[in-house]
Amino acid sequence: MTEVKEQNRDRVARRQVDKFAERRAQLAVAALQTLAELGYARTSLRDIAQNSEFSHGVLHYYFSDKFELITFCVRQCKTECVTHYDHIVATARTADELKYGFGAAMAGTLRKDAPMHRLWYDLRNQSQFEEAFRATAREIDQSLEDMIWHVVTRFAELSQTPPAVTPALAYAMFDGLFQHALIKHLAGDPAAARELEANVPRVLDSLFPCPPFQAAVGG
Amino acid sequence: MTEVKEQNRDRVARRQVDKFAERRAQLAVAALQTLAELGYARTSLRDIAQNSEFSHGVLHYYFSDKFELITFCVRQCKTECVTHYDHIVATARTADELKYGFGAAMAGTLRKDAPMHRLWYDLRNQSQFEEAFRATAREIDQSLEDMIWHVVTRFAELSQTPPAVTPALAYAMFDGLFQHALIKHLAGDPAAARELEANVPRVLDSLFPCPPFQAAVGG
DNA sequence: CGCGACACTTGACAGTTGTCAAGACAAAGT
DNA sequence: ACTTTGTCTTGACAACTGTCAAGTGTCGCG
Repeated sequence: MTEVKEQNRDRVARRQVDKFAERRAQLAVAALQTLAELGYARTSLRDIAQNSEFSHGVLHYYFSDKFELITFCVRQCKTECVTHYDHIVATARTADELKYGFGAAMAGTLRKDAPMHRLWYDLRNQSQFEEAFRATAREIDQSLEDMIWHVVTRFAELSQTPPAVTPALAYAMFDGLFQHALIKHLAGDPAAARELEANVPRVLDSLFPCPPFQAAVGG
Repeated sequence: MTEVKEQNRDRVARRQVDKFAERRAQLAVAALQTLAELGYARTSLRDIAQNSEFSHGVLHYYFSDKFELITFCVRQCKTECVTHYDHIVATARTADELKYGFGAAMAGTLRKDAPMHRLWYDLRNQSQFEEAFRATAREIDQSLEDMIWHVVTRFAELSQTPPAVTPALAYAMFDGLFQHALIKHLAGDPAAARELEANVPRVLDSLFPCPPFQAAVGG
């Protein structure tokens, strides 16, 4: 009998954990939306609560801190983001297909998720001043670098050429490219995404030794 | 007699204008120092005043707004910054000299002015959310792009090769490179500046068609 | 000397912020 | 039916913010 009771208690506990995690995720969505719109510096907990269907007190029921709330929801949003190019990497059968697919995917997320990317840059910047964000920002930055390097190494396989750069340099290039495209896009430049799509393949090529040089050495 | 009086008044007025501008610059230095240390989101006008030798009320005597104060001092700081590579551009006699001098200068300012650059990225980001900063940030960004393009075109002259990229793309590349070096540098990585110095020449080269390819076409 | 302009300080204002304690309410368990 | 537990609201707190009005001292000019 006590066993049944304990099983019940477990089931209840699990259900509660699920509901707890669910509500956290729900509040994180509201937080993400508010932060992406207003930016870190202008977003208060009351703003976030107002974008949800709850009152401002509930945030301290589900999160210990303003910092925990923000890091939680930015991490949640970026773990989705880093899988964005997995499909094209997995399905591309030629180097060209990967190259142009990569550019198209990047332009796509620029168009679709611009405010979210803007928030990510805001938070990475904030982490340069606020110790509480540093670990999370560093972690996400690393996973983004891995994501880019994943694309680059797959491209190297398909084109049978080893990359001429480090993972860090490759990430710095694409990140710079994307950030400037984002700024232009948000400034209302309708050509920003198109230009990004055109530039990504060029930059990707530039990370490898030039083909004629290869040929000269190889021959 | 009235003429003398008016001349006097002019002299006095001019002296006052000078002193006014001087004090503004002085307060801007204090503001810059505070902002570079704490970041925009955590800096209040009282913090800034505390870093000067005046009380907090004086800021509204010399600046109409918090925004005017911040835009004023960031602009002041960046007009200095954009002249940073003028010397190497003017004195370099060969493409290699410019290339490596550019890398050394970039690594130099990374080491010397890291908190100031961090502030600039903070403010450019803030301008994505705060309309009041947008114009100034856009203006400075443009002048930085011009500065990079100045280096690139001079390099093109010296190496007698036309660049294969647009000014915007060149800026995006170097800005990405520098920003990531800055993050690493501020995270305490002692190799960050050295790596930046090594990468700048490579990236600069990558903005031009490959020499062997050139030769193949030319011959 | 006295007057007025200037430079600066002080103190207060209204609003906002993160945080948290006290309580309301409903559902579940006993 | 009573208690417990989890969930959420309300209202308050102290601290902090940008802003500004009133006041103080100082200096140069007539």
